[in-house]
Amino acid sequence: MLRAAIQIADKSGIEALTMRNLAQQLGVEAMTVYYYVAKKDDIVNGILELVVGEIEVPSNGGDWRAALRRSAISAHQVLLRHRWACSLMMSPGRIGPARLRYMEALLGRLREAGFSANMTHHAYHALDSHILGFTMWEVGYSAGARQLPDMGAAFRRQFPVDRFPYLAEHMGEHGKKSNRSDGEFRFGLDLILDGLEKIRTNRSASRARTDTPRARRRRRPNC
Amino acid sequence: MLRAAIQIADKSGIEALTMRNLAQQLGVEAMTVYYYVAKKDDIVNGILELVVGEIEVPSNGGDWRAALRRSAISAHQVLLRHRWACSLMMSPGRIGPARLRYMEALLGRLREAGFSANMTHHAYHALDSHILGFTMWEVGYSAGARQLPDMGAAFRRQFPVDRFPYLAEHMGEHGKKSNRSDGEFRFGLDLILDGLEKIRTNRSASRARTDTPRARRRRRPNC
DNA sequence: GCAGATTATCTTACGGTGTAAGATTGGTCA
DNA sequence: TGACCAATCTTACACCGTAAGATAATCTGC
Repeated sequence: MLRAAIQIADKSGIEALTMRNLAQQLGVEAMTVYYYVAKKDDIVNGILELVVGEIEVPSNGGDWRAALRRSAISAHQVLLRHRWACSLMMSPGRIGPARLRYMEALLGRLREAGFSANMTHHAYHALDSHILGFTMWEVGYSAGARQLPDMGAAFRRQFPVDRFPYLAEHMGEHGKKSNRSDGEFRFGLDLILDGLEKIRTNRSASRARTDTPRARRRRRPNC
Repeated sequence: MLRAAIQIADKSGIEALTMRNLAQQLGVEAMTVYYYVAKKDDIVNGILELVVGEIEVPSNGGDWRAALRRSAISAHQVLLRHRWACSLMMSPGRIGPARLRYMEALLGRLREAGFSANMTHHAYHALDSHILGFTMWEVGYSAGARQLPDMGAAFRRQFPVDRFPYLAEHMGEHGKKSNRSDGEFRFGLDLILDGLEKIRTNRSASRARTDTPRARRRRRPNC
C-alpha cells in the first residue's frame, strides 16, 4: 500500500495522493484503506520513512569528509527521485525511526571525526539546511520550468534585461550544461565541508597548544 | 485585505487562511473577496510579496561580506516573523517583483564584489539554500516543540539514550541558552561567507598572476 | 428627479477533500 | 448451523475553492 502511495506521489505529485486515488490504485473503495491505517497522515509518514531509508548513511572510519559528502549526495539524489519528500522532511512532527537512524549516524560520524558536541550540533544543521534547502529550491525550480517551458523568454518579456542585468545573467548561467547535474549542490556542500574541516584542524591544533580545563568544559559541555 | 490575510497566517498558520476565514475577518461573505481577487493564489502571492518586501536588501559599497550577512540575517528574521512564508518561497511559480528586486540586488552585490558570473551563480544558491533551508527547519522544529512541550522527554521515552547517544547529545545542545537566538543560523552563514571570501581572493590572486584570454573567457562566459 | 450603469455584496450550488458510523460480505471454526 | 471475525463498501458530514447569478447600494448623465 505504501508502495502504491509512493508511486502516485512520484508520478503525479503529493497533492494527487488522496484517499480516493490511493484506493482506486489498489482496486478498492476509499474507506477500505482506513481498515489498515488510522489517518491519512500515517500513510504520509510511512512513505516518508521508506524514502529516508533509501538514503545512504555515512560510513564509519576513513575520511569523514568523504563519508559525509557521499551521504549528502545520496540524500540529494533520493530527494530528487521523490520530489514530494523534501517539503515533508521539513514539516514538523515527521521524524520516524529511519530518520532518527540517519541523524544518529550523521551526528556520530561528526563526533568521531573529532568535532565537539557543540560543533557537531552546528555542523549538522549547516549540512541539513543545505541538503534540504538546496534540493527544495531545485525541485521547485524544475517544477516551474516544466510548467513554463521557456522561462528565460517569459522573464525577458516581463522584466527587460536592462533593468535586471544580473538576473538575466543568472538565468543564463542556469542554461549552461556545465551547471547541470549536481554542480550547484556540490559547490555549496563543499563550501560547508571545507569550512568545517578548517575549523576542525584549527580546534585540534589550538587544543594541543592552549587547552585549559575551563576551555575543555565549554567545548564539550555535554559528555 | 492582504494585511488581514497576513494577520490570519501569522496568528493561525497558512492553513487557516481560507476564503471563508479571510472574509469573516473582513466582516463580509466568502465570495465577496472574489470581487477583488481572481483566485486565492493571488492572495497568497500578494502576501508573500509583502513579506519579501520586508527583507533588507544588501547595501551597495563597503564590505560585501558584511552587506550580504546583514541581508541574510534580515531575511531570516522576517521569515521567522511570518513562519508560513518560508515554504511558499520554495514552491514554484511564486516569484513576483519584490522577489526579483531582492535577487537582483543580491546577485549584483556579489558581482560587484568581484565574483565571476558563474561564481555568483553558485554563491547565490549556496546562500539562498542556507537562508531558506535553515529557517524552514527552524520553523518546523519550533512548531513541533510547541505541540510537544517536552520533546526531550518524549524522545527519551521512545528512543533510549543508550541506543541514540549522539541524538541525545544533540537534543541537549538544543536546550542550551548559548544556542538560542540565531547562533546556528549565523554559524552556517559564516561558513559559507568565509568559503566564498577565500575563493574570491584566491581567484583574484591567480588572475593577477596567470591570466590568459582563454581563461578569462571561461571564467566570465556571459558578459 | 430619475433611468441606467457601475460597483459592491450576498446566495446558492458543485465537485473536491478527509473521515465518522455503520451495513454488508465471505470465510473459518465449534 | 450459528457465531465470530476480518475485509470491504455505503452513506453522510463538514470543510475547501470557486462558478453563476441575484441583489443592493452608489454614481452618472439627462
